[in-house]
Amino acid sequence: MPERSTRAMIVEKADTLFYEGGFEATSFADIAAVVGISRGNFYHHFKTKDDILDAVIARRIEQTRGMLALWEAEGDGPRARILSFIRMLIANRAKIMAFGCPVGTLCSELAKLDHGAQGRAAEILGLFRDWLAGQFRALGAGDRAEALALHVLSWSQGVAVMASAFRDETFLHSEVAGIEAWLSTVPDPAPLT
Amino acid sequence: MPERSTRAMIVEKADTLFYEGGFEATSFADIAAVVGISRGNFYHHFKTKDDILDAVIARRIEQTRGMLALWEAEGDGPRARILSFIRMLIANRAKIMAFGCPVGTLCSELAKLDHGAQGRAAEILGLFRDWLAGQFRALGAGDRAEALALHVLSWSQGVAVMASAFRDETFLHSEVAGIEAWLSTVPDPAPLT
DNA sequence: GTCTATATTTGGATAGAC
DNA sequence: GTCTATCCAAATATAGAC
Repeated sequence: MPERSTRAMIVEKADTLFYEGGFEATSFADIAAVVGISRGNFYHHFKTKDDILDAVIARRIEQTRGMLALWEAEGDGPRARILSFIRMLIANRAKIMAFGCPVGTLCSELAKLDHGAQGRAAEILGLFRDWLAGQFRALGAGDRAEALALHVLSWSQGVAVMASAFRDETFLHSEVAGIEAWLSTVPDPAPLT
Repeated sequence: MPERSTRAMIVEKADTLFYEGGFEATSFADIAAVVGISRGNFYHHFKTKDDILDAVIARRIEQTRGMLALWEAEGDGPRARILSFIRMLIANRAKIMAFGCPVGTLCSELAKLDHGAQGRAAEILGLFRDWLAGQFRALGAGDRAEALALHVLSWSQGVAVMASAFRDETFLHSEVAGIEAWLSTVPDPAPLT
C-alpha cells in the first residue's frame, strides 16, 4: 500500500478545486494537472466527473463525522461543543471570505445544476444539524433542540455568504460574537432568534 | 421602438437562466434557444458572455432600486418597510427553495470563478444593506443601524441557503417568523442576535 | 497503473450572405 | 438585425501501447 494512493490524491485535490473554483468550472484537466497525472490515467480511477463528485462528498461526510467525534470527545460540555462549531467560521475565515462555506456553496451549485448528488451534499449539513441538536438537547432545549440547531446552522451559512460577498472580516467577527452571545442565553433565549 | 427589443429579451432570459442554472453552466446556445434567435445573431448584441453578465447585473441593480423605491413609497413606517424585505422570502419561496437567493448565489459563484463582476454583484446586496440601514436609523437604531441591516441581510441569506439545501418550507416559515419577532424588539433587542 | 494519441462533443466567437 | 456556415479551443471520454 503506497503512502497515498493515486485515487486518494485525486479525491483530495478535486475536493479543494471543487471548493475553490466550483464543481462545474473544474475540469478533468485541472484536477489531473494538480495531481500530476495524465488525463488518460484519470479514467482508470474514475469513469465520469459525477463519480469524482460522489467520492468527494463521501470524503467530506467522513471528515465531518471525524470532526464531530473529535469535538464530542474534546469539548467540555454541550455549550463548549457548540462553540467549536461556531468558531470554525473564525478558524477558516480566510477561505470563507474567498470561497464561502464549502458545504453551503456546493449545495447551492448542485441545486442549480439539478444534480442528483444535491441530496447527498445536503446530508453533510444534516450531520451538523443532528449533532448540534444533540448538544442543544443536552442543554435542556427539549423539543426545540432541532429548531435551535437549524438556526445556528442557518446563521453560520448567512455569515459565510455575506463575509465572502463583501470580503468583510469585521462583519464576520461581530456576527460570531453575536452567535456566542445568543448561545449564552440558550436554552431560554428571549425570542427564537 | 418594438414592444421589447431583442437585446432586452436576451438580458431578461439570461437573467432567469443564470439564476436557475448558474452563470458558468448556462451557454450561449441555451440563451439563444430560449430567446428564439440563432447563435450568430447573439453576437450582434453582445460580444462576450461577460458582457451579458454585466447587463444582467445592471438590470438587477435597476430592478432592486425600483423595488426599494416602491417599498419606500408604500410602506407604513420603517418597521413595515423592513417587513417588506423579509417577506420576499415568503413571496419567492418556491424559487428560493429550488435555486436559493438570486443575489447570494450569484455572488458565491462569481467569487469562486474569481470573476471581476463579483464586486458589482455584491453592490446589489449593498443596495439592500444601505436601504435597510436607513430604515433602522428611522427606528432610532443610531450607530447600530448598519450592523442591524447586515444582520437582517445575513439572516435572510442563511435562510435561503438552508431552505434550498433541505427543500424545507416549514423551516423557511419558522425562520421568517423568528426574524419578525426579533424585529419587533428593535431598536432595543436583548443581545445583538 | 500510467502514458500518448485520438475521437467526439460542446462552447465561445467570427465571417459574410440576406 | 437576423441568419447559416464555419473556426478554434476546451472538455469529456476512449483505445491501445508500455
